[in-house]
Amino acid sequence: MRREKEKEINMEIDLSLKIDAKEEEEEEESKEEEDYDDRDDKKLMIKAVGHDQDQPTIAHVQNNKEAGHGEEEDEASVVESLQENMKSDKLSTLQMEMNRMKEENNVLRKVLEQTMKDYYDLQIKFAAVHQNNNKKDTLALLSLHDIQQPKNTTASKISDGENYNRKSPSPPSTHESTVGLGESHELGLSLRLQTGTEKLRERDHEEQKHKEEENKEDFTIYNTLVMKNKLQRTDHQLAGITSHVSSGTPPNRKARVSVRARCEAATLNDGCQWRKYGQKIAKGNPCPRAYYRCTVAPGCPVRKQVQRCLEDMSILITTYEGTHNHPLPVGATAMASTASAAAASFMLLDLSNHHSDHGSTSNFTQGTLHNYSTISPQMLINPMSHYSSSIRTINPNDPSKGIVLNLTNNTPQFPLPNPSPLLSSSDHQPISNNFSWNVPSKLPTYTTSGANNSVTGGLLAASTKGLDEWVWRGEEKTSMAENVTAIASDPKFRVAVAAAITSLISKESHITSTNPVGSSASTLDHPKDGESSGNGSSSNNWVLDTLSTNGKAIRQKP
DNA sequence: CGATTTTGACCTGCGC
DNA sequence: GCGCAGGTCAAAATCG
Repeated sequence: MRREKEKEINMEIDLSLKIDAKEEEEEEESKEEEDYDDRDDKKLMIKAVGHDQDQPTIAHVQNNKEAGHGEEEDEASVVESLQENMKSDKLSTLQMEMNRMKEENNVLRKVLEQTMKDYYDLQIKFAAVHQNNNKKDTLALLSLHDIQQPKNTTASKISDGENYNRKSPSPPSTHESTVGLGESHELGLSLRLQTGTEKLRERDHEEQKHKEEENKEDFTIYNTLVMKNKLQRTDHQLAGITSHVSSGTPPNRKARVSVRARCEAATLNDGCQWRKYGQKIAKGNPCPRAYYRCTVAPGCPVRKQVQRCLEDMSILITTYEGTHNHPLPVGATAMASTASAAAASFMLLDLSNHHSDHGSTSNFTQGTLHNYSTISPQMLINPMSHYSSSIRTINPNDPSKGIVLNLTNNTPQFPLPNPSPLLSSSDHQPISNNFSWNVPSKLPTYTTSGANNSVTGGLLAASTKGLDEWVWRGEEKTSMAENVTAIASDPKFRVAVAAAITSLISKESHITSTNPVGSSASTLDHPKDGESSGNGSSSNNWVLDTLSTNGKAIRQKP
């Protein structure tokens, strides 16, 4: 009876260990063989756990017992009782261990199931997005945006209504009333994939204004209209944003990343070396626009434009364009990878919440993977800490072209650390320290157990080796290591990363197959003067902005 | 002296 | 076709 029980227990343990790698099994087997000669019942019992050696073990026990028959019965009984006691002790221990492992196994199983479920969900969504992408050229919008910016609904979002209903009971403030910087501590985030002409943009603005009026009047009606407009526009008005070059869009225009940040210095310290090659007075802004070229490597096609914001001269608008054809400096590399992950994160967040026709999600990712490469850590840390915001509205600010990061939140609550000494840029002027580091209290989608351990922060930490000295300066200071740990332990994060990579690969192949002329944005070696390099994805206008609730326009357009 | 900045001229795309 | 505006070139000037 006892042996049967033991066997039963062993089998259960065996089940719990089935997930172990085969190598492990073999290792233990070899161990067993070594110890097999010990002739110890307890050892034999234990050794048999998880393996198909029950038979020899039992036989051995029987042999031992049979051998003992010739001895004196007293001694045998004493020995037997001792053995019984030890066995029972061992048995209870094993049972406890078994129960523990069972629980652990269940937990792992659940995690695995959840992971698989998430994975398949994402696959389905992504497939749907791809289908829509191929069927029609439509405006593709991804946004993670502060809900307090209804004005940003020009391109409209289906999710807007949801978000408003979810969070804000009060009607959104208008642009004019909140333009002043520093009126809010919260940053919003929106990602927009858009291809359009100036006309379209103007029309967007007009519609935006119209919607703003509606917002004042009736919040509920506003939501409804937003959704209606979105659907209408998506179907009839806006050119598509897919890997295919949409009609009416210059095929060779490069995707851009624009950054708005408070900065007293002439340029932002973004980890790269730049040489000024021109300056112009652009229409509508008396502040001259400076043109810089990356000089880290000869022939690097990356350029950037720097211009002061008309409304607030302390704000520097930096627009990056092109793809570096050289390894980036440490700081810039960290930024690039961080931004890539951020882009992926954005995409996934949106995918996870949008079942609508938001095509071309990986378009964005692809573009940002490279165009972000010149953004400074200072720029990224802040916005990324808000990536996980699940609040989405639309940013009506002129997207014109490029991804736009608005880092102009005014509240200097948590001054940034000085620029990392790792940055190799020659222009080591620190950018403005006016970023607010307060973590949004509202539902970060990937927030882990830690108060401020947003995934985005973790992404940053994980991707910025060498920046370890950077310590989060949130309301509850959290070290990078803690963030990394927290993030790494988040199964959703792993799923997200896996899905992001998958989608990127998928998109890469998609672009290659659908755009015979356009070269992938991931190309490392651009021909000199990338304007003519024919970047296939360049025709898309990507806007990714992290807006403070003051709602300042992200891009200025005369 | 080499690297960088300045600045006017030139080129290109787009709208009318 | 013309004009405008954005963007780039390249010679001169400046800087370290």
